[in-house]
Amino acid sequence: MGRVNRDIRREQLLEAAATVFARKGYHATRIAEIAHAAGVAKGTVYEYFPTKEELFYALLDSWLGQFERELLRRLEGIADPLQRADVVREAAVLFYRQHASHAPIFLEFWAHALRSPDGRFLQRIQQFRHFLAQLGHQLTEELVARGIFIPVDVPSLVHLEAGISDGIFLLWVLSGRSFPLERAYVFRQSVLGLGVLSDEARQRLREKLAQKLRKGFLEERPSEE
Amino acid sequence: MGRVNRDIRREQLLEAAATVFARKGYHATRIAEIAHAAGVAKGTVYEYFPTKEELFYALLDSWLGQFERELLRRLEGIADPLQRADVVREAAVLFYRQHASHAPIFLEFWAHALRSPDGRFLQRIQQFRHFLAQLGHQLTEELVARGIFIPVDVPSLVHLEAGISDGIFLLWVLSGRSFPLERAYVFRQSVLGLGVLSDEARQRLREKLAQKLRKGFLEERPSEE
Amino acid sequence: MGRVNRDIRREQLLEAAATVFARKGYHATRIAEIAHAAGVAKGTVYEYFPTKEELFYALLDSWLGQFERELLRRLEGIADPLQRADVVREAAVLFYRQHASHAPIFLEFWAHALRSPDGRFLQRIQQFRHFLAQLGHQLTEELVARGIFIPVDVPSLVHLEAGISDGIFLLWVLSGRSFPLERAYVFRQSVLGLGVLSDEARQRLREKLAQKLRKGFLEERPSEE
Amino acid sequence: MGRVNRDIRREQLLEAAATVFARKGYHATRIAEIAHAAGVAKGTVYEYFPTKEELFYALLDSWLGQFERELLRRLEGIADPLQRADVVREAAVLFYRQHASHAPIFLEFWAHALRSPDGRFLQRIQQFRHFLAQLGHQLTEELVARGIFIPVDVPSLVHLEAGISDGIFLLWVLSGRSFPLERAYVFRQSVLGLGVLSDEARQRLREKLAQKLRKGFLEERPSEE
DNA sequence: CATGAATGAGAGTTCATTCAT
DNA sequence: AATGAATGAACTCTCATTCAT
Repeated sequence: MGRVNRDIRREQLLEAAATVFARKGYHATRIAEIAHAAGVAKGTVYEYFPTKEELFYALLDSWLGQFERELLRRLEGIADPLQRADVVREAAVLFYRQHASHAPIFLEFWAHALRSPDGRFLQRIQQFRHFLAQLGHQLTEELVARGIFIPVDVPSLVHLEAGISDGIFLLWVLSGRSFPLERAYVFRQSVLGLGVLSDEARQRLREKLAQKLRKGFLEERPSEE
Repeated sequence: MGRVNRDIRREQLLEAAATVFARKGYHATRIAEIAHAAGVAKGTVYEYFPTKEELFYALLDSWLGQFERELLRRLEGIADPLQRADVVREAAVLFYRQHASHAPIFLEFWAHALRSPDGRFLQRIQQFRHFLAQLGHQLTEELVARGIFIPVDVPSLVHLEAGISDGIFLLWVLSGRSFPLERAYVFRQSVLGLGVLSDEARQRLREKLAQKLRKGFLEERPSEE
Repeated sequence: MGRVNRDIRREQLLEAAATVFARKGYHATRIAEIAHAAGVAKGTVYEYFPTKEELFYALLDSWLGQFERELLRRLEGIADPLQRADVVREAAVLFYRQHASHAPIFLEFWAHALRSPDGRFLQRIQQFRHFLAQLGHQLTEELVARGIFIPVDVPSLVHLEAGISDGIFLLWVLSGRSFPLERAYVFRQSVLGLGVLSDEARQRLREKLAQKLRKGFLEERPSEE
Repeated sequence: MGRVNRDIRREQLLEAAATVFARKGYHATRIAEIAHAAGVAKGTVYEYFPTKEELFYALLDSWLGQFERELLRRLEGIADPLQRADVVREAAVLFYRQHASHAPIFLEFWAHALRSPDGRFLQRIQQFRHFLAQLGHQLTEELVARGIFIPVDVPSLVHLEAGISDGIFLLWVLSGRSFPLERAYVFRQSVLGLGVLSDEARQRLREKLAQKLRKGFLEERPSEE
């Protein structure tokens, strides 16, 4: 294997790691297999990542950072809270779609964060959640302030939304990705929307949302991958 | 440690396993540590469970089976769908409360189900979800039929509810169990309720639910344990 | 399992041990399996034999002793050396035939005798060989003295005969007992006979032995079991 | 221990394995001890042989293959059947002499072949026997055809010879290698020779063979090692 | 930079043996 | 006498990590 730019090689390794970690899980993954998948020798992996766990962490950090940056980029210049909500949902769906085959790895991240004495995994995940929560807060506060949402405890609602997102994702992964993730997110938004919209806003959106509720998100298509 | 009844010893071992698996995660758990926690020698564990994975599976099966049986017991003779919904929620909360300190282990089960070539874990989890989904179906169909809920794609809503429950649980676990799980479930029910209740039902419950939304579920108490 | 006479139980255990040792080999044999085959519990084996190796030794001793006693019984009152030779051969064949399905165990005894730091196995086997060698000596000396055999170094010939017997047995076992052991022993006797018979004796037996040589011992029958 | 050529390291390991297996037997041999004897770490053994049994098999295969190749090399260009018989005997004796201290290991191979559910050991041994039997057939057929041997069932005689060879070897090993193996083989040849030689050939060789019979093979020297 | 042979601590598992009942 | 639950020493094999080349 020829010499390539250090950053490129690093990316190759992360990609290979993602593939293998996703298929086997963290513990069943052998460094040798990652090296093989990346087309390099075992020792080379250690030129880029000092330990297996560090590599795993680098992958988490890489993905979350990527998503954070992408989301900020997309939100630039968009002020309307409803539009912003859509942008967040779209970015999330796009991200998951890109990493669909790696989805199981997120369960590994979560489990690892809980079990590892090294707090970094948990911290990084909480930092990410905090990042999303902040966006959620601004957004929800504004919707309440504008009278689009009824009065609600914003932190609770934001937490709930985060939980729901992860829950749907979990469901999606454990069901073998048997339904279109995006439609599930939209469905969720419709149910929640009907729940917290003010009477005035509800009147406007009622029919559209009700239709979505009747339609559901479980399609004939087995997967959206 | 003296001789005890075989079933009791088995329970002791499952309990010890739960404790250690929850604290360390599946892979970091050493059989010797489980044995030690149960007050027996390493070899004794193997008198009851042929492999570490079998022990892990026995734990999953024991818990889910326990919950299934308990829930059926509680639902006996209760016909009203709203009451049934409450019973389900209460049973779930009670179950989680009983196993609060073991909560992280569910992430392990999920991750394991996805990574293990042995399909049993995934199957058992899906069987459990199916069990809950059936209850949810009956219940939701009836609520729609009675005009309490607006028309909605029942399977989708049931799926969504399941996802939300797991999502809240996940949130709860990853946040270090920093909020009262029960209140979060109630809060969820209020939001969803407002979303799918028919106009007529909404009028009746409106104030009560709106108040719950304003209150939220994030308490001063950092944990309910 | 009811109580039985101690000696009978001991025999049952030896028999069960023989079966399992023969099928699995010494090391792959589990005490539990012997107990099971004998219809008793694991602990019971230890009431009769203090260790696994002791049980193995008891089996060797039982078999060799049995053969020694039986052979002496059969030789009683028989003086003619040629007849005595036949009796020895018959007894050996009968013994092997009785234990045909246990045959592989002899390889285990031999291997064990060589590897065990405990010299007892080797000693017992050598004692048995010595017993046979003594009979062979007397017999051969007499045949030489009577001029039936040509002058020959008797110890060497006796050794050779012993080696040949074991060799044929080994061949028989490793070939899956694919030929009639008895005929092979007779064939051997014919070849050796022609080799060491004096001219005078040869003339008498020539045609009979030559015929046996032409016939061989490899039959259509795949086994004599 | 520094890096060495892969083939050389493999040979070192086989040699170390031979030594330890011969001294302790297959089961009592610890991989760690083989590694130690070869001057490497435990893990290194597994870089070359995936399991202990595979290593054991590799040893069997290496020895038998070595002998087969060496024998074919020595027989090249030799046509006279009596000479060929001598070459075979010499090669066998030389081989055993080289591996004298490893002799007990052959008993392990035999026992292992019978007890292992993996048929490879038995197959390899039978393949080796077949190789020798083929040589024996050609040779004996020719001796009969030329009238040097009396008419005899060739397959039986070849089998008998093989059995005798192994039997003498077994005797030699179990007696602690207490006599010169080569002389025993020669002695055997003399006895068999006298048994199957035609009258004409016997007249020529009679005195020489008879002398060998009188001399025997049990020497004052306790061992030829 | 890249390699892959070498390392060795450490894991799950086995099973002969013990002994309370 | 018979049992079988309990024991724990000991084993094979794994694999992250190192480092000489």
